[in-house]
Amino acid sequence: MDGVTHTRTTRLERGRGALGPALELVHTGRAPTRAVLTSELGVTRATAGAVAAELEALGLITVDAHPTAAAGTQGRPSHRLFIADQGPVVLAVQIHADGYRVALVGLGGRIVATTSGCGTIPADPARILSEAVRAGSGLLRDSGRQCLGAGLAVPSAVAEPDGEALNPLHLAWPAGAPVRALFLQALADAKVPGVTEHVGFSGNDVNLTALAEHRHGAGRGARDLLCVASGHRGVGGALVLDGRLHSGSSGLALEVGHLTVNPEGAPCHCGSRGCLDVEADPLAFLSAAGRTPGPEGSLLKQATDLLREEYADASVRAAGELLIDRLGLGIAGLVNILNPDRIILGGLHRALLEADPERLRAVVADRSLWGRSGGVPILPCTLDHNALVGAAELAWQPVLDDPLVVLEGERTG
Amino acid sequence: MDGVTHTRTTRLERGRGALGPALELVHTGRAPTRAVLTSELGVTRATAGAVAAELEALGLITVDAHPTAAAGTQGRPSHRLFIADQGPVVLAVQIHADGYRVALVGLGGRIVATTSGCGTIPADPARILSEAVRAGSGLLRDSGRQCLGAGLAVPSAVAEPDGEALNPLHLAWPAGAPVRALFLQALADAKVPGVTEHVGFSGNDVNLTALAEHRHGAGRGARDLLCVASGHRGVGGALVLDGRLHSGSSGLALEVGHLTVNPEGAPCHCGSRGCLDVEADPLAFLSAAGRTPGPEGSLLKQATDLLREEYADASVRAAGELLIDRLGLGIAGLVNILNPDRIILGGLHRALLEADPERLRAVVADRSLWGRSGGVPILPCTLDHNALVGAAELAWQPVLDDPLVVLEGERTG
DNA sequence: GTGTTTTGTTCACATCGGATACAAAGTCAG
DNA sequence: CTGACTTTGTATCCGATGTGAACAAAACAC
Repeated sequence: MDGVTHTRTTRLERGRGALGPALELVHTGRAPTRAVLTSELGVTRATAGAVAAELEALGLITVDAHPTAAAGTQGRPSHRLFIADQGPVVLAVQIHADGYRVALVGLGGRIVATTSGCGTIPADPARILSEAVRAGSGLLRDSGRQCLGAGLAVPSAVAEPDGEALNPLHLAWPAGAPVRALFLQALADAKVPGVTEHVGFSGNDVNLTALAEHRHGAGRGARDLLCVASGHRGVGGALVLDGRLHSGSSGLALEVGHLTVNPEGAPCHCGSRGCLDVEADPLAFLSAAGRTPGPEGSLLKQATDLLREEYADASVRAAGELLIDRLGLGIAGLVNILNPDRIILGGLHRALLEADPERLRAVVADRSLWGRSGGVPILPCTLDHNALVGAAELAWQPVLDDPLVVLEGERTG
Repeated sequence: MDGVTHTRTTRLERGRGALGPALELVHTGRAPTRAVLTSELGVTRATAGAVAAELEALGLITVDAHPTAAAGTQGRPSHRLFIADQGPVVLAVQIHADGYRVALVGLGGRIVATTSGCGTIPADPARILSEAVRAGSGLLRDSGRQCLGAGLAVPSAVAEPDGEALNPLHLAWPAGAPVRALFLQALADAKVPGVTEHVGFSGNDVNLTALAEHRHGAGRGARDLLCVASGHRGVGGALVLDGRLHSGSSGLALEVGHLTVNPEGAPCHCGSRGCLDVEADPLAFLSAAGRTPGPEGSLLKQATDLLREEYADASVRAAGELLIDRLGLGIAGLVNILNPDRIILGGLHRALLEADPERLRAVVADRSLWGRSGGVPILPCTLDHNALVGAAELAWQPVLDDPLVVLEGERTG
């Protein structure tokens, strides 16, 4: 009741095995109380209590002192479990077409602090990464929080196991830039407190969007989640299976941009024609609507603004419907291959879904085999800065897998 | 040394947690000795010894009395672990275009006994299933083995969670036939000893081929395994991820037959044109080679015979290359989406691969993004009766997950 | 108030696997 | 052939972890 006394370390270690799963439940908002924790973990109340006490002792969660009685329920009210107010954070970095954004992200995907900058030297990945990491390091110093890791999101396929950005199309980076190594180097140079050499992770931004939405957004509760999004140029996809990102044997899974959705379509750099990449991205939409891309605002912003503000216009509507049909064809192909529980859409595709939800769902259902798997729910992304939160998820993963190893390592190191 | 005395049941239960993983290692041939078991499980020699003793006491494995010294190694020779000679089996049933085949399958994918029959009434799934199960029941009686479950393979997509055959194209069955329920009913009617109501599983034959090859064939050791095969009509796909079949949220994943591989191709019943289903199956090959399907022998047999015996013929060779190119395009599309470790091909596609391995690999590499994931190994299936062995794998799975629960249940039930 | 229901804690206990020491069975060097 | 070395297998102790039962606490129902 009055806090663990810490006289015996043996006592502290109680429930170590269930610690990770328990933290993950709190992290994803599926364990509001110890009672729920008990049933979700499938353990006894004694164990759940010990686990919660342990997580509290580690400074990761807090248990409210005065339980609030839920209306209409009998029995003793549950104490609620919260993510600790001043708990540790991870550093998340996102590189995009216009620069970078960094954030400190706590458990539960909570953005504690964030800042951004424009990429003055977009052709030099090392420089922008080091600039971003320095900004993050500053945030960290100001916040006074403990840092347990770092994650990076880039708008490119990232090849495993070395973490090279294979197609940083709209960054003017050299193809094959070793972003993971550069990120680790930047972390080491900035001497970010708490970030040791083995806690830097990186991934494709759509992958990380999917991960974030799965844990904290529209994908919560789905077992197999497919995410499709278009940000600037091209189309990206991602798949979460059983709570884990599926990035394939060399990190190159879900490169969905080259599904054929229009056999008579425009030629694509891949050698084929009518690929999703060139038929369903912001530029394709602007062209279809008869607009010329302007100099200000990203292609995504111009396209989504047009969709949201001028959908009554016949040419805009026709362009929207054309893109919905093509996107639907691509998604139906993916549904036939992957048969996911749920699909979430980001970027331009989210705007297309919101402009005419029924049309997209109808196209997907129509082109899916036997209609059954075509009934899959299609939802828009819900989180702000989801790629950033996803990058943080990568960094949190070791803690969720085994909180003690990471935190004890911090303590002793 | 001289067998467990069973005086204390507590002794018997030693190492229960590691029992399933250990059995799986022996089952898949990855644990020839206790020493290997120790390292593969990541436990101490003491635990591995206890686990092996427990598996032996359960009658699942045997340990040889006199260890054979491996040449050129120092130290005490290891006793080898074998799958028990007279251990339990599962009943596997496969329905195909020409009838059925049943087998008793032991651990390690070993076919202990098998028989087959032709489907006299192909339009009536209940009747052929009951005939097959009766044949299996006879095999079981003759063998005197204990039976721990049953599995069924059908040449159709099987929808979860109810197990309906959605497209039994070449069986003349009604679409949507509840094959799982019918199979369970047939098992109950035949009163197959040891097969209780909850141990009947069913799945698509290509899925089960992939599972069998992953465990015991060309897919061994792969983490993410893609299988593509064409038997009679159409093309099927399957995916094994982390040792588990990925069949999607409603069992309809990997319906790869409707990937577009020839935009100007023949119309498909799905409404599109140039689908893999109609461009790369045995009928497509025979047509491309200018042959008319004859009345005797399945389409698959006619096609593979032609490929193997007359590949020197210019028209056959041209047809083969045409199909390889289309198949390669389809596989490249899948590689871009799934990025598997390894690909295995069955049926006609296996024959195509064997006719000209380099051409297929070159096409896949050429059409895969960045070449990297195009370097994925492509291999032919290696097992006999692989769908049957895969059906058995489904039935073995509960035993591999927890041998004690299944075997204790048998004992007490 | 007195029961009932649900939540949380304490404590004894069983289970599981690790660590260590020891025993066994071979190779290798002389 | 003998002894040193290497590797495998076993016995035993012990710590880590979670269960079960009993008890206590905090609400509602009457």
